[in-house]
Amino acid sequence: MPVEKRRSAKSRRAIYDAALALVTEIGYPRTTIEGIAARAGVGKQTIYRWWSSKADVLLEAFLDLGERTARAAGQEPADQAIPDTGDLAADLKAVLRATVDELRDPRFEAPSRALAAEGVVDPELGRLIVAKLLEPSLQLYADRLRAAQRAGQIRPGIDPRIALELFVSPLAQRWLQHTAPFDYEYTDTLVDYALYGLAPR
Amino acid sequence: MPVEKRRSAKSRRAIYDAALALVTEIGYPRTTIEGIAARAGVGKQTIYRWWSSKADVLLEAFLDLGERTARAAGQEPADQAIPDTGDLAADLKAVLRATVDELRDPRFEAPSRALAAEGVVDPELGRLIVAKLLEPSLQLYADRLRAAQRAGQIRPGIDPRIALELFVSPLAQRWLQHTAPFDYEYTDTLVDYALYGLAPR
Amino acid sequence: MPVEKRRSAKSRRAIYDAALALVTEIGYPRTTIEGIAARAGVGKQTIYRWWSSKADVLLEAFLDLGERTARAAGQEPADQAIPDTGDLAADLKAVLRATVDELRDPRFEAPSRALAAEGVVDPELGRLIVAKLLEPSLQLYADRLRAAQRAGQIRPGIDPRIALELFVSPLAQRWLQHTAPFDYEYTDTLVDYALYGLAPR
Amino acid sequence: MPVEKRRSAKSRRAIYDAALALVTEIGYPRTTIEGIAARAGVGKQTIYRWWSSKADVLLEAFLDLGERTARAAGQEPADQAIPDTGDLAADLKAVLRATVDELRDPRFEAPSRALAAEGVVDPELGRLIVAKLLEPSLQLYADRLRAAQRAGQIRPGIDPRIALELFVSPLAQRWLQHTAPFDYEYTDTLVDYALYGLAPR
DNA sequence: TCGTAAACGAGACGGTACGTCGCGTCTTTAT
DNA sequence: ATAAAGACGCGACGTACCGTCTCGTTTACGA
Repeated sequence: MPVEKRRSAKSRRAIYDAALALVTEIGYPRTTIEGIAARAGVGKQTIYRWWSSKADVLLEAFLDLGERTARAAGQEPADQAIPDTGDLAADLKAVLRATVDELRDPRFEAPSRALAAEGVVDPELGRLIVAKLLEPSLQLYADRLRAAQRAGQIRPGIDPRIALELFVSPLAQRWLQHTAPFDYEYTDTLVDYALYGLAPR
Repeated sequence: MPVEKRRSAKSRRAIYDAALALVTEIGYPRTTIEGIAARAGVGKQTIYRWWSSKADVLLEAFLDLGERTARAAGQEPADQAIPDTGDLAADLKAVLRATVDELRDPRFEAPSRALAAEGVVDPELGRLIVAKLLEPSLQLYADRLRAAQRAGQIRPGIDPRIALELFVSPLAQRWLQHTAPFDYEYTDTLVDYALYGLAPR
Repeated sequence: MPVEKRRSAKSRRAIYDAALALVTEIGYPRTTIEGIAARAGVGKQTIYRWWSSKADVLLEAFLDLGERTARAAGQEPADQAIPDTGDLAADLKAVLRATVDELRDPRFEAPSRALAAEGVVDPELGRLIVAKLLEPSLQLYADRLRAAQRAGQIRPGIDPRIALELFVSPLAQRWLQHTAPFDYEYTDTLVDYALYGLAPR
Repeated sequence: MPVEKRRSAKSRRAIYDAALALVTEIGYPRTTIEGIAARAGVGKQTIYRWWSSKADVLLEAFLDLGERTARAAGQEPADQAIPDTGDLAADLKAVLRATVDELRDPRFEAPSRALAAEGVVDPELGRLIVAKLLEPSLQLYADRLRAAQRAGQIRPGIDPRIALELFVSPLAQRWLQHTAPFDYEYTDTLVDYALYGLAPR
C-alpha cells in the first residue's frame, strides 16, 4: 500500500476514539464530522481524505474497536468459533448469552445501533456492514449447525443459513426495537423453540 | 379535538403527499422540511405547527397511506385478521406472502425503511412506530397462534409473543438488510422450520 | 422595492459597522465575511443574501459612512459644490487641503485604500467605485473649472475633464503609494503648477 | 551568494512562467501558490523556501519579465534614458506613447495591475514596488526635466519630482481605473497642459 | 569517485475561511 | 385572521488553500 504509507497512525487512532466517544455521549445524529475533527485535534480534511462519510468513519472505528477488544481478550482474530461440546442447545444458549452481554455493553450499544440504522437507509453502507460485521459471525453459526447436522442433531434437509435466522433475527430485532425484555431467559427460549418447533411432537 | 378544529385538511393532504413522494424520489436523508413545504405549496410554519420533526410527518403520512390503502382494498380498518382455515401453516404462509408483496411495493418500501432506520436511533420515534405500526400486526399473529394453541396445533407451553418472532423477525431482518433472497419460497420455509423445529422429530 | 421591504435595517447597520471596524482594525485581507457576521451578531447567510462579496459590503458601508458623515456636518447630500470666490487657485487649494484631511482620517483611510486596491483588480467593482464614489466629486471639479473658463481664468480650448486630473491624480497617486510627503504644501504646489504650467511664461 | 548556490535555475524559471501565466489567465486572486507549484511541476516547499508570499513571487517574476523583454529589445539594462532631442514636449510625448503601448500589452497588463493593487494594501510590498519598479522610471523623467530646466525650457523654481507627476499620475490613474480613453491623443494633451498650464498666458 | 548534505517532488497534516443548505423561529404581506 | 412567503441567527456541510512538516529521490560538492 504505497498510498497509505504516509497516513498518520496517530490521527487515525484519535479519529476512531473521538468518533466512538461522541456517538456514545451525544448520539449519532448530533455527532458531526467537525465535532470528530475538533475532538481528535485533527483537520477536517484529514477525515475527508480517508473516509467518505460519517458512517464510514464509524464503521471502521467500530471494526477497529472489535479487533482491539478481541485481542485484549487474548484471542487471535482468526480462531473464533462457536464451541462444540456435543450439546447443540447448550452451545447456542451460551453464545447467545454472550451476545446479549455484548449488545448491552454501552461501548458497543450506541455505535452499533447507529450503524444498523444507517445501513438500513444507505444501501452501500448496508452491504459493507453485512459483509464486514455480520457475515463473519453468521458463518460461525452456520458452521456449528452443519456440524450438528453431521452429528444427526439437526434434520438433514434443513438449510443452516435459514435455520440460524430463527434465533439470530429475533434477538437482533428485539435489540433494535427494544420491544420486550432482552435477557438470558429470552435467548434460552428462542433456542428451544427453534430447535424443537412450535407444533406438538 | 378543538385544537385541531382550524387545521386545514387540504394542507394536510398536500403535506402527506409531498412527504411520501419526496422520500420515494430522493430518499429520506435528502428529504427536508423545506422541500416538503415547497412541494406541498405550504408555509414551513404550517408544518412546524402540527408536527415535531421530519420523522413525525413521515410517520403520520405513512399511517394515513396505510389506512387509505386498506380502505381502497375494501376493508374496514377494524376487521383485519389472519384467516383461520384450520390449517395453521397454510394460513401463516399466505399472510407472509402478502407481506412480501407489500414490502416490495415501491410506495411502501422507501418510507417504511426510513421509519425503521430512524426508529432505531430515535427512541421516542421508535416507541411510536412499534405502538402504531408494528404492534397491531403482531397482535394479529399472536391471536392466530393462540387460536392454534387452543386447537392443539401448538404446544401448550409456547409463548405466542415469542413464537411469532420465529418467522416475523427473520423476514423483517432480511428485508432491512437485503442479505438474501426475499421471496415466497423463503417465507414458506420459515414457517415450516418454525412450526416443526430444526431437530429430528 | 417590494423585495427589500423585508430587509432588516438593524442587521444592515450592524454589518456596516462591523465591516468598517474590522477593516480599520485588522486590515482588509484579514477581514473575512465570517468575521463581519460574527462581529455584527448576524448569520453569514444574511450577508450573502444581500451582498455578493466582501468588497461589495465594504463599498456600501463606505458610501453609507460618507452619507452619514456629510449629514452630520449639516449638509444636505445634494448641495455639495466647490466654492467659487472668484479666485480659482485659492478655491482649489482649499478643497484639496480638505481632501488631504479626509484621506488622513483613520476612519476613511483603511476602507478607501482597500476599495481602491480591490477596484483595480476587480473590473466590476472598479466600475462601481468610479461611478458611485469618484464620479460625483470629479463632476464638482469639472463644474468649477467650467465656471472659471467662462470667467476667462482658464483657456477656452482646455478640456475640464482632463484638466482636473493634473492635480487630482497626483494627489490620489501619492496617497495610494505614499511615495512622498502628503501635505498642504504639496497640494498648493500642485495647483500652481497645473494652472500656470511648467514652461516659462 | 553561497546560499543560493544550490538553487535550481530550472525551477525558478518554471515558477516565474507559471505565476505570470496564471495571473494572466485566471487573475491574481484566483492564482494560488498551490496552483503555481502544480503548474510549474514543483513542490510547494520550493516556493516557500525562496519567496515569502504570492505577491513576492509575482513581483520577482515581473521584474524578470521586464529584464528579459528589455534584453530581447537589444538594450542593456543600464542605458535606458528618455531621449533628449532638445524638444521637451516631443520627447515626453514619445515616451508616454511608448508607455501606453506597454501598459496595453496583455503580458504586462494583468501582473502589473495585480501588483499595483496589492501594493496599495500591503505597505511592505508597496515599498518594494515603488523602489524596484517605479522609482527607476521616475528618475529618468526627473533627469530629463532637470536637463530641460538647465536648457531654460522649464521655469527655475519648479521641482522636477512634483512636475513629473502632472503627466505620469493622470496616466497611471486612467490606466488603473479605466475611467476614460487611454490613447496617444490623451497623453499628448497631458503633456501640453502640464507644460503650458491651464490659465491664459 | 564517492559519500553526503542540500534542495527537490510530492503530498499529508492542522487549520481557517469559503459559499451553501437546512434548521426552527419570527415577521411581513396578501388574501 | 390566517396562511404563504421568506428573512433571520445558527450550525454543519464539503472544498480550497494556507503554511509546515515529513518523506524518499535527485543532484552537485568537496573530502
